[in-house]
Amino acid sequence: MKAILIIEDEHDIADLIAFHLKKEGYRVLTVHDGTSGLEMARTQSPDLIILDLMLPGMMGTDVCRTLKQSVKTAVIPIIMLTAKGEEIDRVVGFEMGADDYVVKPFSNRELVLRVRSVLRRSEPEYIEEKIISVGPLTIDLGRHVVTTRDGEIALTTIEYKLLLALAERLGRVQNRDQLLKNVWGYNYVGDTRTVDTHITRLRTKLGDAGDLIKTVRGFGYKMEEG
Amino acid sequence: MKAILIIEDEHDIADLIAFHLKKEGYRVLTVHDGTSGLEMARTQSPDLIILDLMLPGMMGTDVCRTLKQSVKTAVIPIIMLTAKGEEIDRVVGFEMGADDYVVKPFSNRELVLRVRSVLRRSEPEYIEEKIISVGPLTIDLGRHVVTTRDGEIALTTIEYKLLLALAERLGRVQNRDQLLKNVWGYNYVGDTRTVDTHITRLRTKLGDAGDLIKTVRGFGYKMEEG
DNA sequence: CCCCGTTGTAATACATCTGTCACCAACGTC
DNA sequence: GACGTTGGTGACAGATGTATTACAACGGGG
Repeated sequence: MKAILIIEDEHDIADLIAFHLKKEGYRVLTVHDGTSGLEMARTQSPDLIILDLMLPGMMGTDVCRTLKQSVKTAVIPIIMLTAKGEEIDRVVGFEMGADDYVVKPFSNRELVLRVRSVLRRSEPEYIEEKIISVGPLTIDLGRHVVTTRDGEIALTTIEYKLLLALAERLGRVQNRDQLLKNVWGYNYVGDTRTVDTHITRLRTKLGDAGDLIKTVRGFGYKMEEG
Repeated sequence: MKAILIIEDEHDIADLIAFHLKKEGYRVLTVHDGTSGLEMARTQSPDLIILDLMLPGMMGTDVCRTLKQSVKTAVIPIIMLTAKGEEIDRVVGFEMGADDYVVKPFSNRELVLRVRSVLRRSEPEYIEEKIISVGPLTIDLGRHVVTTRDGEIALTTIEYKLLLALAERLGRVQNRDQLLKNVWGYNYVGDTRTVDTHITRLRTKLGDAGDLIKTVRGFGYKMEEG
């Protein structure tokens, strides 16, 4: 079992992340400031660290740098969390030694996927990327390509995420709030009707395969064959 | 149905907020000072608290801190209201444990959206996977699909909820008022005979399986095999 | 700095659902 | 068996939820 250390001062966010990672079967350690974070990293040797860029007292960047200086902790991959406003250069993050980079607000799905992806890189045998297939529809996660009988379909970011959210929970109904949370992020502020619009766009682009997306009046949407 | 506690000393603003949240279908509690606010939070356990930063006697910040100290109330998300002039640092608000932050003057739309957004965070990601089976009848909650021997049955929202209300309390008689409460919501006002109509529709759609719904003359309805 | 693709929101159009009512059937009591 | 009460049923207008379209704001790339 992989252990993940979360260094995040906002308890709610930390708890949320912890909850979802635990659900995925990871062992989770949580601390709320940089100093404890460094100590935990040293003593516990987690397999991955999720680090908030903005921490009280000690900046996340400092923590990252310090971790990368010590031989013992340098090998541990780090995923950085940043608020959108902070807008640090992606390159700067990587230069400091972060292995990946998630901008708040992020969906739980996104984070979990990144965690998995980062951990996979350090695994001996590299499991090939997943491909989801539903009737005439194919989604190649690794190549980020969606195909129907009519060939390749060009989707925008939102459309792709929305399609994925539906396809990954094949048959399951998801209401608009759940879709908002999964596609737009947990703290998105906006109209639930926005989902409708994007569903329409998605259906149009998918052509015949658009029929796979069913409306469940009063509840939400689901993807299903037939 | 979600309950929201408003702690705001200016009656006009409190009423305005309450009005719009009620329109959205929330149950609203209103108090006008911090002490009552704390008490209500403890006794009523609302799903969300909207807290004015400036309160007479006790500062909103104190209320927030106190709420976050008690285990029982710590989990309740808080949206802070602040006047523009107050210009407290956003970070300070979050550090005190506020989950979101709205600056007066705010539009009703904005507030409602934020409320929804915050509540969304605490909602479960997916509908639980549960299948109810009664004789030839099967209700798949996750997929939102009802099946009988004749195959899949298309039900409307009300019909589906009504069926669920009966199936979840298998064998127990429910009178029309109870059904109204369970299916239509606690504050629904309307004719109890409406239930009859929907029972009829449901029986028709279910075909043979419609016989599972028994009329108990003078009392109500129940679902039962045989 | 402009252009164009993307995205959120609002307005409108559309389809379906839903509550009520009127009337009829079933039931049970006397 | 007649009568009062309770439940079943079908019709219909208004309510509700969704699809579609249009548009403006935004942001990235050239």
